[in-house]
Amino acid sequence: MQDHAARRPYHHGDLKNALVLAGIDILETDGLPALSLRAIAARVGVSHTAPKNHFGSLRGLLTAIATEGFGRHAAFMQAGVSDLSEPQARLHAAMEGYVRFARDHPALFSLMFSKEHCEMTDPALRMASAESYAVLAGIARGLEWDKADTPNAQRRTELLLWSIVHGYAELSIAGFAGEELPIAAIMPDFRYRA
Amino acid sequence: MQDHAARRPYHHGDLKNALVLAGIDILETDGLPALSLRAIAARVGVSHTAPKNHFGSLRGLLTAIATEGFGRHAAFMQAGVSDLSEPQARLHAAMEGYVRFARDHPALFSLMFSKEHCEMTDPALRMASAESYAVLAGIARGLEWDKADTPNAQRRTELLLWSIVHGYAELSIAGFAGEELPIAAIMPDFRYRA
DNA sequence: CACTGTATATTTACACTGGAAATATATCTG
DNA sequence: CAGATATATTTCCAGTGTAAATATACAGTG
Repeated sequence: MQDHAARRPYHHGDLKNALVLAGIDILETDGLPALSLRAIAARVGVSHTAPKNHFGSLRGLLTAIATEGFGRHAAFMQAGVSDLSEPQARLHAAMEGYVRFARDHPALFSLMFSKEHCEMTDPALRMASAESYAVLAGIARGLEWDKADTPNAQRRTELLLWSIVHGYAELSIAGFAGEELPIAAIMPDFRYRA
Repeated sequence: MQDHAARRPYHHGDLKNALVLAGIDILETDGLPALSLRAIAARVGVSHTAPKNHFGSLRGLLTAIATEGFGRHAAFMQAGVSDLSEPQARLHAAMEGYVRFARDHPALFSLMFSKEHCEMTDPALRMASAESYAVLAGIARGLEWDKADTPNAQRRTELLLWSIVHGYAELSIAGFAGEELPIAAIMPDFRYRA
């Protein structure tokens, strides 16, 4: 058994996490195109082939970065919701958090949904994105809309909400949404069951 | 004045268009990562620096490809709508066309909205994307919803529709939408003014 | 026709990329 | 201590986009 905190098992100690954090750093400051294997490794102070042991390839590292992104994304949404009680307000707050995360971290957000860069079938990534989805779905529970009697109504409602907020986020990032309206400004009026 | 059809003014003749078409070809068969300057040029049979004269850089060429993509995208939507008269059916048909284009041409669609690859401020691109938007907006005209009396109600309605359809398309491509439901399955029930 | 200017395309060179393979080093296990 | 294993480096390679100098084809003019 070893020291728990000051544990530095191998050469670097915690290279795996360090690489992910360095990647996010680069993403925030210089954007997706700057996110090269060599740039990430250099920031941590290791050779550009060091990541291979932990992630297999650049694609693996990017997938890990996206996974961390989903974690932060979920937390971002939760944060704005926790002190609200009214259902509609909670819904709008979560969706506003979704959009604001995309606007504040456009490069990371783009990466998170990029089939080009990430392995979308990766179990860890799926798990993380599911958590993000669960925040929205949890709040949407009890929501009522026109097609409440169709099969899988709940799932379809969640999918609609997710489409709205994700589409608005993407369009906003790409520069097609014009002035940055809050999501509540375009949301239809859903009703909750008493 | 020269021959109109067999016109071959310069070395190649119509390199600009040929490059765009070759790019789309590669996009369809091998996806975005394969879309290199050298690959596109090789397919047309010119050196990899030839595109520079017409597009300045790879980014310029990709922007032109995306512009062509928007043209096809608009046509795709129009096609399914033209023989319908009922407003709601027309709306759903246009949106279904939007999503189907994304599913049938995922690489091209991704490129069209990628700030990473395209110059989103490019006038030709803006013009082309505006045409695509206009198809949806045109059909949405007369649509009535909850906030019809708020300022810019029409614009907000369009933005909502665009967000829904675009978000659903993106999620579908990325593999997050599960089974490929038609867009009508998740659409709320808008009403038209008599 | 020849001459000139310009648009078009090629050649060459360069800095950069990710990945493969062989090597070195640190840590763990016995 | 010795052997095995996980970790990281070094070196090399094929590939990328771009810049600069060069070559070629065309258009317009005398």
